[in-house]
Amino acid sequence: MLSFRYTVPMNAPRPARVKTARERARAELTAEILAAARRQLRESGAGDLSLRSVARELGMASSAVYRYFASRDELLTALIVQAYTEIGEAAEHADRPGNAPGERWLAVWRAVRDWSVANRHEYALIFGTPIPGYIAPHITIEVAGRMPLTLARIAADARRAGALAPPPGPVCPPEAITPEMLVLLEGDEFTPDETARLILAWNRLVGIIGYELHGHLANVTADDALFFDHTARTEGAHLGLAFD
Amino acid sequence: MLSFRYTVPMNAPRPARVKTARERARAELTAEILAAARRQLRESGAGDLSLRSVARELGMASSAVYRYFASRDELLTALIVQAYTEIGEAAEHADRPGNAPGERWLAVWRAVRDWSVANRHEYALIFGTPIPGYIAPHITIEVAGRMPLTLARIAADARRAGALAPPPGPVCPPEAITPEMLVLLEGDEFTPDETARLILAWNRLVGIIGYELHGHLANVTADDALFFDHTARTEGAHLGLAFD
DNA sequence: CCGAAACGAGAGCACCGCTCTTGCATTACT
DNA sequence: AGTAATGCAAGAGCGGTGCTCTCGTTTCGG
Repeated sequence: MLSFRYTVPMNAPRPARVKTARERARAELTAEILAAARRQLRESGAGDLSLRSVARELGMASSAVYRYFASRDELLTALIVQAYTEIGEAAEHADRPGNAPGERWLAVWRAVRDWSVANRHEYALIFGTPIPGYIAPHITIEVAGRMPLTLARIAADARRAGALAPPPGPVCPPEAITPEMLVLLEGDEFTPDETARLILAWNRLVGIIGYELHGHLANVTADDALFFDHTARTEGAHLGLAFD
Repeated sequence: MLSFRYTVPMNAPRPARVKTARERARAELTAEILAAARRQLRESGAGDLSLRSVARELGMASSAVYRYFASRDELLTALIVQAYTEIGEAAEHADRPGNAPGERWLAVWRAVRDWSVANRHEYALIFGTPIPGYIAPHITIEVAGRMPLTLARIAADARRAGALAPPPGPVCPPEAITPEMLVLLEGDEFTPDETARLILAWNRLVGIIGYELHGHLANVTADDALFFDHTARTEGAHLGLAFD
């Protein structure tokens, strides 16, 4: 399942000539299919995305699309990778390492929210209900880390500057956290409790946006942007960052 | 849309006789259809649930099902109401008003998690990605409140007992919260900031369970139950409850 | 230059939600 | 009690889906 069976193998022997005409055409068509799928995802959501309709939009037979994506799931996987990449880049580009940790934190949170409200179906694709029977390929788990790692870097910088002062509260038992999670950033080791606070912050960022996008805050919050900023500050303060 | 068009109107004039044979048969078959749909939801998720397959399971023509549920959306709505009711009852039944607030809080959180892991597809149905094109009918918004209201009651009781002491942190601006949210429980008025903390706790409960169920904690937490308990305590402490 | 590989199109299979018609059983009304 | 209205189950059918297979064509590499 999810075999990418028609795609070029990673370790195929490369010919002397860089690209044959066929390879160029293939790469172009693959990109066009992905673009059409993204277009349909944007306006109708993942549920309404069909291989046949993107084939129609591109004026080709539906069976021809299977030369480029072995299944609908594979097409969705490509869109998932795209979404993870974009939200990761949004976070990274919003971060200004020179600024104060609190400012950086708020800027990154806002950037992630902005991307999410502008790409709600893409957000749902990566943070909503998993597609039934769908198992995330290995490719996704790497790119999925870019956004939370941006948050971790801010905390690490604050920590190195002696500006990370988590307020008192229940202490997370170390055995609750995976060992490899404790070496999240090379050279900046967090305590298990700090790591737990980071995980919770990441979970909060995704969760509060989901609540907003999925309508759970409909009659609850009067000003979503204001409440989001408050949430960002609350979570940042819980991690030990200073604001204002 | 979602008109329940074949169902008996609420305010129809009731005949002298309580139930005709036809009405009994109708009620029974409706329940059977719902049960079959729930069965299929349990094992395959909402995406794979089809009216035709429940019809097959019940040995009837697919068109006959439409006499009882006007559409697939309507069948899903019934399942959503069922799920909201069950998670609300799980929370309510786990609450022991005589116990200390911290104990009550933890018990309710655990009950909600237990129900969710035992009914992951039902959880996804109410807290996951909304069905495309689907708008929650009015019926759902009332029953959806039972679970969060259980949390609010614990906070209200603690507050009345003078045992609600929220730790310092960013204060939520009052205009971020809807006015009707501030009179959440009659007679127990929370401050806007307390209300915000309650909203965040509710969001956390749903969000952390979603992370666990959807695999986002896969290589992150080593002991999900332990981390969940820590999360419950953290969120309870942030609300101002005392633990241990 | 020629065989192998890649490709596009079409037909086809099994499924889906939903509608409409038809014939029968039950109910309600006179 | 007879009749008209209603409820109901079944079947055919429409347009859609993912996916497979075949077949003729094009392109590439040895």
